[in-house]
Amino acid sequence: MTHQTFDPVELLGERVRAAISAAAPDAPDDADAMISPSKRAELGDFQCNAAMPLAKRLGMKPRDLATKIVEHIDVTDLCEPVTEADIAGPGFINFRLQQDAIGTLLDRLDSPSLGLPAPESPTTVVVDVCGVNLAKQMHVGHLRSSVIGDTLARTFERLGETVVRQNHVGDWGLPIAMVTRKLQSEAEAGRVSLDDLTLDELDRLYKLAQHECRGQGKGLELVAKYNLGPKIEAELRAMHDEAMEHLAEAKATLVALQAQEPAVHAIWKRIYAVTMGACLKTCQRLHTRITEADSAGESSYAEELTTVVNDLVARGIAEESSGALVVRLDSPEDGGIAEPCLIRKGDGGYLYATTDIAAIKRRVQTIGADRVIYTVDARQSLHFKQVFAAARKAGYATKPGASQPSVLEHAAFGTVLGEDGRPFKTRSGENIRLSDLLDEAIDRARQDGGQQEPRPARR
RNA sequence: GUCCCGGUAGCUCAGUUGGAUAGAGCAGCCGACUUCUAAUCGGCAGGUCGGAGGUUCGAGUCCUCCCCGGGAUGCCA
Repeated sequence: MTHQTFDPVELLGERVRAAISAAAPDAPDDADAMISPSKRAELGDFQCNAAMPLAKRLGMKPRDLATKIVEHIDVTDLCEPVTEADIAGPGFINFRLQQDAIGTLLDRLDSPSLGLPAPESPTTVVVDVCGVNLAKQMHVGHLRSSVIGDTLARTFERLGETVVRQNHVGDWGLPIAMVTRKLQSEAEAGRVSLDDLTLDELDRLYKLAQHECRGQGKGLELVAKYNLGPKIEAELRAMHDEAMEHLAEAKATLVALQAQEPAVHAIWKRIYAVTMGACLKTCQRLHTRITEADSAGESSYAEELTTVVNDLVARGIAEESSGALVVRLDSPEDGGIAEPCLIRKGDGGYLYATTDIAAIKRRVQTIGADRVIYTVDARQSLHFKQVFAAARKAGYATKPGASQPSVLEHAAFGTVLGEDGRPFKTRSGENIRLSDLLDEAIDRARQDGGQQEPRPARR
């Protein structure tokens, strides 16, 4: 016995495996004992289903094998004596525990670890949780990512593994540059105070910036197609030109941000602080163990992207396709995924797949993850399939010196729907703020609880 | 078009690597209890496991095809 177990399934399994190798020397050493709680309580406490599949493999009659197993089994310290009468049907073997055996097993449970043995060598598990975006309120999607992810993390912690939470904060790229630019101009105009900036204010500026940079290309196409006249065209053209100006400014801001230009970078840092302050507070309200130490934003990978992409190109893993750079994954050994993974746009910009590949590299090769789990909405499952396959193809998913890649998995959860069966939003189509949702939940619970008088004590 | 995830009792869902009679909660019905507006306690009833083939001693579980619902699908994240 490798450790003191309290689990009758495990104990009986050991005995049955011993009996199997004595009864049938041809049987594989790793034969599954197939012990489970009895389906029919009147026949016993536990049952063994191993005789049937094993007999098939060995070319024996299942009942004969069951008889031989029973002849060789030794469970005198655990169970009532097992005889041929305990073989039922095609070859089920029934066990009934002794009364005092149960007491002994329960005593073993009464330890600080509650019966869970610590792993001989703990593995490192990275759990991707939360995933907030700068300048945006958290919404119901973050609820699941945070709560489910943190629960997975706690489970592995309880099992004795080394757990590293990673909050992949969306803090980089053109959308963030747009708000940064917007906030900068609003602050310079004295319309917004950087000192008492709130997330609500940021959320508003984010949407405004998005709106300002949205071009009218589609509208102009329609004008041309349906010949709507020069007046409308001129109006749209003016709007479009203005949007393109805003977009150009945002792109310039992105460049400034990447160059860590002090003025712009200070604005960005302010956005970061305000958003993460609110986010971590919400994580705390949810009783998760997600902290600032777990934040590993997209910005932290910015420097590594070019290195990664160059490496992929140099080793022929990435190739050019219609001006963009892709990793092909359609061959069976790469995963047989028809859609190639896009890692660089035609304009030279990187995509979220690029960042995610760099993140896998860091998580596996620097943090030392044996397993990386992504708690993210199910709609992104193709994205993760691609990114995992690309990282494996590049060797980024393998720890230095390891022969096998680490386990990469997407713990997908579904979209939160409202009563109408559509994604949970307000009537006007806005996301519901997670902090409001929590306020209301607490409020309602308080009301329901407060209205009722305490029940008479029963326990 | 292709791919992914679902389809199990009226509703919401469990169902171990294929194993004995497919389960639970709620709703329903019968009864008990009785100050407390979903969630007191018994009991009963409730099923072509989406459909059709196939593999197997044995299929809700594995394979093939089809139907229905949702999602994704090269330059957003």
